[in-house]
Amino acid sequence: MSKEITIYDIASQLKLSPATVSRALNDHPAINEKTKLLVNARATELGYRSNKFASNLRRQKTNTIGVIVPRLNSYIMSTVIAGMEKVANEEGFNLIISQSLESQKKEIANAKTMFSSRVDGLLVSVAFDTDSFEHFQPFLKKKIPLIFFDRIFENSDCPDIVIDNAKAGYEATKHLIEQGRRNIVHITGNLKRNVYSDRLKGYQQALTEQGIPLNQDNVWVTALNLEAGREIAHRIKALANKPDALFIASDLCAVSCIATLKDLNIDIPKDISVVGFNNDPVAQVISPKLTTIHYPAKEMGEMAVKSLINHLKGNMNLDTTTTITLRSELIIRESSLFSKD
Amino acid sequence: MSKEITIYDIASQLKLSPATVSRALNDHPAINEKTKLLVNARATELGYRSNKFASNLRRQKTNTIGVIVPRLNSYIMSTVIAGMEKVANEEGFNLIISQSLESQKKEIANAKTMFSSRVDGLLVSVAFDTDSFEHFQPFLKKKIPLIFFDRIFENSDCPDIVIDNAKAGYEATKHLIEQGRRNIVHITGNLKRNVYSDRLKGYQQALTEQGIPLNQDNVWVTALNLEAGREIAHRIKALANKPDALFIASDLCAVSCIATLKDLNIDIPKDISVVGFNNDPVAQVISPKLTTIHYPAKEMGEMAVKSLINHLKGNMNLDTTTTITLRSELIIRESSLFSKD
DNA sequence: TTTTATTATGCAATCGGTTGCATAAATATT
DNA sequence: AATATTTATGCAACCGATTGCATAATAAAA
Repeated sequence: MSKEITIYDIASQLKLSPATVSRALNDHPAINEKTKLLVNARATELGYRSNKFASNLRRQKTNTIGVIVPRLNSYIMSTVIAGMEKVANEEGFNLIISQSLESQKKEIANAKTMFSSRVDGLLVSVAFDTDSFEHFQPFLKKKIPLIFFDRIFENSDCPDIVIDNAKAGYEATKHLIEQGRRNIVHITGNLKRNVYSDRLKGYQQALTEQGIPLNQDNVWVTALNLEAGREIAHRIKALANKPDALFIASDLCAVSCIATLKDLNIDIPKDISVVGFNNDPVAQVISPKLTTIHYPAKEMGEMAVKSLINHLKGNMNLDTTTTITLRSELIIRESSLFSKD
Repeated sequence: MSKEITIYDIASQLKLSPATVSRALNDHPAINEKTKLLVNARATELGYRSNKFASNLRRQKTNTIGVIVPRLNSYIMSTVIAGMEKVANEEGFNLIISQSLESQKKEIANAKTMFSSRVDGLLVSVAFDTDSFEHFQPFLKKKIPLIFFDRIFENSDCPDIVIDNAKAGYEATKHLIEQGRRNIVHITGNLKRNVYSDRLKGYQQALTEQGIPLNQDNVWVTALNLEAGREIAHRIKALANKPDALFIASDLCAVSCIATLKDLNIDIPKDISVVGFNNDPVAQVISPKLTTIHYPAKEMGEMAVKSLINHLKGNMNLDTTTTITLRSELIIRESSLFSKD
C-alpha cells in the first residue's frame, strides 16, 4: 500500500524545507526557478498528490461550489448542470449539487448543508414556493458569493443569470398573433417566479400591442408537467369557446398536451396552434414538431460557474448587482403554423 | 463578521477540554450524557459548525463519493443522479460528479481528479469506448471501493448494479414475436458495453426459441441519439425487404425514428412495430405511445450510493464480488400492438 | 476502609500544507 | 572594502478536529 507522499518527504529528499517545497509547488515568485523544477520533478516522480484538506484547512477555502436546483432530472436543469460541471472541472473546482424538489423546506435544509460544507460560493435556482430569503442571509453575512440563475430571487441584490423571459414570451405570443390567432391561452407555472411572471408580461405586452384585449381567464397556472398537459387538453376539449392557440411555458407539458389533444380529435396546428418553451429534444420528435423558445441551458451553466469563479478571484465586484442576460430564440416548427387554405 | 466558532471556544466556555467537546459532538460512548447535552446545547447556541477539513485531514476520510457518468443530461442518467443525491444527502455524504462525454480519455482524466480529490468511494458508468481498466487500478490499490452501475466493466471483480439486460431484451423481442412479427431489427449501441451486448443476447435468445433464424444484418449498431433515429428511418425507407418490427435500445432514438418514419409514410405500428428502452417520459407523449422497458433509474442511483456507503461502513465485504440486479419491466403501449383486422 | 472495576475527562501529538517574519546568500552601490 | 539592496530559503506557528494513552472521579466489591 504505497504510503501517501507529503511535502515533507519531498523536502527531506531534496534537503529543503517544507515551506520551500510548498512555495515551489505553488509557483511562488520568491522561489528560484531551478528549485521549482527540481521540486516539481521529484513530486511527479514520487506520485505526490496535494492534500486538499490540509490546504483548505489552512487557507480557509474549499474550492467547492454549491448548487441548489429544483430538480436534477429535467432536460433544462441537467443541461445547465452539465455546463456547470464542465467549467468547474476545467477550473479545478468541485460542485456539490442538491435538489430542493420544489419545496422551500428542502431548499432551506440544502442551504444549511451548503453552509456547513463551507462552499466558496453558491448557485441557486429557487423552488416554486420559495418566498423567504432568510436561508440565504448567512452566505451574505459571510461574504460568500451567491448567484441566482434561471429562477431568481427578485430584489435580492445578488447577481442573476437569466434569459429575457419577457422578450421570449413576447416573441412567442407575437408569432402566434402573426399566424392569425387571437384567442391565445397562456399556460404557465407559479407566478411568484420570475421565469413565469416575466413570460406572462411578454405575452400580455404582445396582445396589448396588437389591440387584443387581455383576458384573465386565458392565463392558466399549472404544474407544467406531463399530467398537467393531459388535464389542460381535457379542459380545452370541454370548453365551449375554445382557444385557437396555446403558449405553454414548458415543452414537456406542451408535448403531453398536444398528444392528448390529438387523442381528443383536436387538430394541431389547424384547430389550435401551440408554442412551447425550452427547446427540449422532445420538441423535434413529436408530430407536429413543436415551435418553441430555445433556452441556452448549457451556456447558462457555464456562465454561472464562470462568473462565480470570477467573483471569487476578485476579478469582479460582487457588490455591484449584475444581471447577465443570455440570448434565447424563437424556433418555429410546425405546431404553430396556420395557413388558411 | 461573526468569527467562526470552534470546539475550543465551546471547550473554554464550558471549562472542558477540546477532546471532550469533540467526543460529545460525535456522541462518543465514553462521554456522560449530561455533558453531551451541555455541549450540544452550547454548540447550537453559538452557531458552531464543524470544520470538515480539519476533520477530514485528521481522519483521512472525505465523506465524499465520486461519480463518473457518460453524460449528465440524459433522462436516465439525470434520474440516476437524482436518486444518488437523495441518499447521499440523507447519509451526510457529498457527491462529486463528472461526465466522460463518452470518451475514455476524459474518463481517465476524471478518474485522476477523483483520485486526487481523495473520494472515499467511486461510482462509475463507463463510456462507450472504454476498454482499459488501468485508470481504476489506483483505487483498488488504495482499497477505495469502486462500484459500477448500468454500464459496467466486465470481469473487473468490482461490485455491479445493473438490470437484467438480457431478460429485458428477451421480453421485448418475445413480445414482438407474439404480435406476429418475424423480421425484427435490433438497433443498439456499442457492443463492448454490457447493456447493449446483453440486450442483444436476449433478443437472439427469443428469436432462437421461436425458431426464427438469426440474421446478422438485422443488428444495427448506432449512436442511439436523435440523429441516429432519423438515419435509421431513412435506411428502412430505402430497404426493399423492410423489417416488420424494431427493438431500439433507447427511447429517445426510437421516438425520433418513429417520427421520421411517419414523415416517410410508414405506419407505426401497422407497418412496423416498435419497442424502445428506458421508459423515458417522452415515450408517453408521442403517437403512437411507445412500448418500452421501464428502467429503474432512481432506484439504481439510490442503491448504488447505499451499497457504497455500506461498504465504507464495513457492513459489507468489498472483496466479495456482488452483482445487484434491479427489476425492469416491459410496458406495453400502442407502438408495438399489431392486430390483423 | 481499602482495593478493584468502571466511567468520564484531559493531555498532547497528529493530520499536511501555508505564511509572516527572520535571516542567509548573492549582487549591486558607494 | 564596506554598506545597501535584492533574492532565496528556513523557522515555527497555525488551521481545527481526532484519538491513544494516562489519569482523575466515582461506584462496586472485598
